[in-house]
Amino acid sequence: MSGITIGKLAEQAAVAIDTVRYYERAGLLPAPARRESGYREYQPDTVKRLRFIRRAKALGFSLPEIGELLALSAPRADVRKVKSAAQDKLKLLDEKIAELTRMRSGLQQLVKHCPGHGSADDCPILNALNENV
Amino acid sequence: MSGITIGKLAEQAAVAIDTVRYYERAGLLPAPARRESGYREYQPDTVKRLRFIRRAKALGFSLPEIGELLALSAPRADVRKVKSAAQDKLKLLDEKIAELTRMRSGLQQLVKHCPGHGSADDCPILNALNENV
DNA sequence: CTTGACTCTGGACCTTACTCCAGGGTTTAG
DNA sequence: CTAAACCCTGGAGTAAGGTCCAGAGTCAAG
Repeated sequence: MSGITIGKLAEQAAVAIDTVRYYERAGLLPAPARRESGYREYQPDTVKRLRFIRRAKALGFSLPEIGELLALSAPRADVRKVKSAAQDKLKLLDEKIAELTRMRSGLQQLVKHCPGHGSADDCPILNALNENV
Repeated sequence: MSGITIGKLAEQAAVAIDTVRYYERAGLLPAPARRESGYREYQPDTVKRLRFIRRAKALGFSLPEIGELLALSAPRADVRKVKSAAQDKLKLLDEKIAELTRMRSGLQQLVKHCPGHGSADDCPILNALNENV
């Protein structure tokens, strides 16, 4: 049973075909098996990997950073390094979450206290969003 | 009492001078007062605004999106629009936080269960990080 | 009152992350 | 068996977000 073509892969992961080839060049996707014709042949779980990349990007990770995150899942990685790298990434994630949470509570205050009418001068957004830097 | 120069501003906000001018062109910073010489003169609270931009960028917001976030704090904004825009952004923030939290728990599992030695095949990272898409 | 550090504008240039050909084979539905 | 739909490579082009530079004026410490 052979894998899926690049077209199917791209469609299922909701990215462009060119993007898949670009990620391969960038080292985010391993070079897949090829048919005799030269067509790339992917295993279905590559879809997950692509989706992960997509989500990580939306969260502000650069492609090299995503590469590091993905490297943590490499079966042959040095286990000690994996663990410490994972702890580093964990810290980074915590910081991002804390940052977003701070922004969120600022906005929450606004939505809560903003009457939805009257003078905008009463809106505590500037304080909520900016003061707690 | 006059404001600070672009150099001081950039230094305090830890961004490049050119970046400050770029943000002005991009509409993220209001055009500041000018001395007779043409030198830009900033109020100290602009530092906060710049830092906010920096942090928002790190969280995956584009400059236009950041512009929208900042617009929420404009004193003359339409209050009703402000409120509904804020609610939209709140939702977006919630989604980002949820996403990061999911990634975080995946990593957490790895760090918790990874022995830190032995075969990496035992590491549940791939599952933790990828399966729950 | 000079000299070294700053700032101005306008425009060219750079990196990241794609995106889009051209020219040429491959697959597959009918 | 053929036409529409795919896929290949290599390379050029694009958008976002800066970054750098030239040529010229301004500021401030000594």
